Amino acid sequence: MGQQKIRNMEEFAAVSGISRPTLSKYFNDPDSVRRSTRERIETALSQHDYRPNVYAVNQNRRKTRNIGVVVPNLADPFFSEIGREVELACLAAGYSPILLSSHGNPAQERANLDSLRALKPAGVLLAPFGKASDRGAIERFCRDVPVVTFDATVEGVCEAFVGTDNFQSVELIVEYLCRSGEPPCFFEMKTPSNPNANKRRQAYLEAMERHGFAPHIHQVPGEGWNFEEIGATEGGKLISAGAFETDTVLCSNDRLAIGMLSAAYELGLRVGHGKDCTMRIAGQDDHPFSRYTCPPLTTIAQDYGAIANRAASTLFRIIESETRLSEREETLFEGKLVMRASA
Amino acid sequence: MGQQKIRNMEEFAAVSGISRPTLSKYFNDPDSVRRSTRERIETALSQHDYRPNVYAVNQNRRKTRNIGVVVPNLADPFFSEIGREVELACLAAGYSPILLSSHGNPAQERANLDSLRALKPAGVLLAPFGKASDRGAIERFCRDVPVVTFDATVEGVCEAFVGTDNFQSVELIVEYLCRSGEPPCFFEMKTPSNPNANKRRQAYLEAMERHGFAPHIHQVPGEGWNFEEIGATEGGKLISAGAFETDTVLCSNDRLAIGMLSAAYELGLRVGHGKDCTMRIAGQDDHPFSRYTCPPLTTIAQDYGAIANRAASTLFRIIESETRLSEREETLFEGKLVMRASA
DNA sequence: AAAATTAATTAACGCGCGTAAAATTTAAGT
DNA sequence: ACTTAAATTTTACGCGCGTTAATTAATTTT
Repeated sequence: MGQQKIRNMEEFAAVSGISRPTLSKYFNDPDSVRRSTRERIETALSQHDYRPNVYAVNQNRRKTRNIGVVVPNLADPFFSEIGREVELACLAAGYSPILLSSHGNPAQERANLDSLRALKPAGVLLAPFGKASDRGAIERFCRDVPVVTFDATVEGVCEAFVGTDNFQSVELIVEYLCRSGEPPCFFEMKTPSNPNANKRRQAYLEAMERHGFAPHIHQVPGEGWNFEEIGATEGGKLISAGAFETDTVLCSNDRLAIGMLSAAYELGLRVGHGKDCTMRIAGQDDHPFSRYTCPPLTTIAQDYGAIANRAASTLFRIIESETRLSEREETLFEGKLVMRASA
Repeated sequence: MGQQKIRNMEEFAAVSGISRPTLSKYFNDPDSVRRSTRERIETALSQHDYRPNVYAVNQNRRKTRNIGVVVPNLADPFFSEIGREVELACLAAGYSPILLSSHGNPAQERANLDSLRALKPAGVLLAPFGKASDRGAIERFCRDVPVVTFDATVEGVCEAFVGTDNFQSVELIVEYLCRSGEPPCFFEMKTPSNPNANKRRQAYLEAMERHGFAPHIHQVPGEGWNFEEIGATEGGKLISAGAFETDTVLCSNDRLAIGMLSAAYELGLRVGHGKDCTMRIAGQDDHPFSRYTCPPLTTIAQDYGAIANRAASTLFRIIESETRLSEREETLFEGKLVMRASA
């Protein structure tokens, strides 16, 4: 097979005995040609390994088969996991995902959208920074390209949003914590990088009020995405100082909780639900490593797979219908309580 | 600014008063035109925000400015971290990185190389699966595209390899463990996914011999990349069974160690270097979360930044020299001992 | 200021493919 | 076999840019 290299579709038309326009149709959609033709093409294909030039193809097609996937920080296992699911969903649907991380830097998010624009993607799946995002830039981008946001939303922008219902999930874990011991204090960063932080704080306040407990929010300084470090350092300080009003701490996310767990360990505290334990620590997200902390972290699990697949399929629907959605869709999946030993 | 949309270089030539070939030169290399022309172009550019069509550009250029970055598994923080560094190095040098994860699946690695080939990249930075990789496919790919491998090597293939000196680093931690307590047993998977596992086992054997101790290797069943799970389940079994000949275990990588730490915790064992501790556990890689395990994990740190930057700069050198290397370069960075509480 | 050098312009072709219109072939239906 | 509809082939143009060769303009040199 492959006696001489096929350089373009013209040459492949010659060796396969199929006209070039028909080949072009085939490569755009194999089902658009007659079965017998398709088979002839495919046998020829197996003997000559020709593939259309991507750049020439995309230059002329109005829309490419590329889908941009933008996440705020791939170094965060939450995003690498959900990014992975999204990528696979795109591949399964016959699109080419282009994964871009903003490396924890909102300016990079804008740069990513800029370079994506140049690639004329059929659509974009965007997990934005949220408040830290450049709203104007995203709005402008959404005018040109169908965008579905996931994990975090930029209020009122883009075709659709898919994420977790923070109010439901926070209520869930707050209720569990209240029923199983003392009501939780809330631990977070003063200027949170995590886009869902503000909603979670709000949800905590509402949940505590609903259950008739006084809320206690502890905001610690710290910039960036090194959440474990902040959880360990600042959380450790609060623990040592006896700053928490109850023995239970609900962290704004699992990574902060992981840091705080390590601080508690350093301080020789026994963390957990048992009677011999000094305090309880809970998180949110069900981070891939939360199962292996010591003690294993009680948390709220986001349904990574559901979020990724719904976001992707929503985008595919918009792309394939060739019309924008009449109104913005919002899908919130429920968080699930994961009871482990830490709380 | 931007009264009417510029649709192509022709139109931009019209509004800027610069001829199209000169513009083409400018976009290929801004320094190739006279300073005064460059300034005229750039002011026009700031008023009309035109950008050359990526696809049309790449169709005609012999080589693109794209650099493929292929890692075995982005869900592993080791690779997401080193992938991040590599990406940034590419951007800093004016290339466009295209990050592809093989999702723990060697077949996907081949698929990634295939789709990369279609993108005609200037070069590729590849962290291969090693033994599990399709050697033939990689060899063929390397004939067409300059490739620098990092983290793991495929013996004798590709232009250059950049990684960590496993023999140096394993020797280092073995020596430390021997000096600071009992000599270590070695814990790994029977069919390791991690590409460096075989070298590390070999290095362990040699190091133990050098220090006059009997080596003890424990290989556990388990497939895939869920290392923590395997470390916890299988490591826990070995601990409970008292299978380890000494009180010290050196794990083939940090993720296994993290799993084993959690198993030890479940079993109520005190892990660490202190006198009141039952056993010691050490890892390898200095995984981003190893600092926050309980107790914090003693390990060997790979120099992520150095590896990423060296791999990238080596590739840039090859690309820019337009000639293949006369002989295969191999750069090994030393691992650094990170003494924490676990061993 | 004239000569030599360097840079920009004009004109034109090619890249590999999408796509449209008209002509032709093939398959399906009666 | 004859009509119809569907699929394929022919022919031809266009996409946006790289690139080359010949020409003209701008800059530097002496």
